Amino acid sequence: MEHFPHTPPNLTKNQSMVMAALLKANGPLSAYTILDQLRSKGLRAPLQVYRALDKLVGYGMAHRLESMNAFIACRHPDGESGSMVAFTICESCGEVAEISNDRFDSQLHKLAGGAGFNVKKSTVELFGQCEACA
Amino acid sequence: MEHFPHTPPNLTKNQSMVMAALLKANGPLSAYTILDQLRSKGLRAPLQVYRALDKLVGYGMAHRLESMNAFIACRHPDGESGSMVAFTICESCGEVAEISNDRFDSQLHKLAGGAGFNVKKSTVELFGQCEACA
DNA sequence: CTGAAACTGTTATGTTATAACAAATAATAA
DNA sequence: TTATTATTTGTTATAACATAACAGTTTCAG
Ligand SMILES: [Zn+2]
Ligand SMILES: [Zn+2]
Ligand SMILES: [Zn+2]
Ligand SMILES: [Zn+2]
Repeated sequence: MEHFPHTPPNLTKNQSMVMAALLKANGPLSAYTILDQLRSKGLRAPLQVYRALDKLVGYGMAHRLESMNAFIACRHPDGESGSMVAFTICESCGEVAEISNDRFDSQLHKLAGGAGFNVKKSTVELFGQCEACA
Repeated sequence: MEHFPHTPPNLTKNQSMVMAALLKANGPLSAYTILDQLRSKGLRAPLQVYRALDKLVGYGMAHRLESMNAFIACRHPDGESGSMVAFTICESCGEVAEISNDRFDSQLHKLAGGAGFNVKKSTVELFGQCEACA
């Protein structure tokens, strides 16, 4: 399961459908919302969506927002350069944006390292007001 | 709903029982695990636990771990000084630790601010290896 | 072709969280 | 005190999110 900037994988039928739904949405979708949108295209069961989502997340083409139980297409042009990504979630308009920043990545490692912890993966979700809503 | 270092609230019966369960656990518990532990003490329904947890989290006495759908007692001596807290979650032994750091707090604000976002609340959960397991 | 690996479809079930309503309790103020 | 208000509680039912288990199909390297 490589990262797609290096080897954009050939998606299977279900994976393509789910990815298309995420890209069209332009915002986070729950697995069940995706399922409802794809019933007309033949999907019938949650597992069909969850399995596709697992792969897409593994490829780095989509992200899971833990605090929302939802998924969003990766908007970073070539996937993430580092491994750490943060999301901003506007509490007014619901807009979700993705931030990837090498300096922040190292700050995060340093923070954890100071506590003797070796970070492999992170979930950073920030709530507040986006520029338009502030 | 003030923060408890300033005004330690008098907890209600259910809130006290749930808080006691969290403190005893010394690690994250799901709402349903708490419920099972407190059935012998008279609790019967998930809502009784969720309602207590909502209050405890509001008071700053407990935290919700979004990535685990679980709750943990706040171990910070007097609650958090700043508003931002990070958790480290060891993928080997399951240990969860709480980090509160003013510098990181400001770095997080700066990161978001650079994208025109005004952060009010954050979820930071870091996965990897704790010192003992590394 | 053939076998291994990945993907798919399906049913059933497990887990997490909230809606809606009624009753009891506690805090406040006249 | 007593009426008023707000909070907490109890209960049933249901919604929302996620995975187990099994069988069948497709893909593709050797
Ligand atoms: Zn991304
Ligand atoms: Zn907004
Ligand atoms: Zn804390
Ligand atoms: Zn460990």
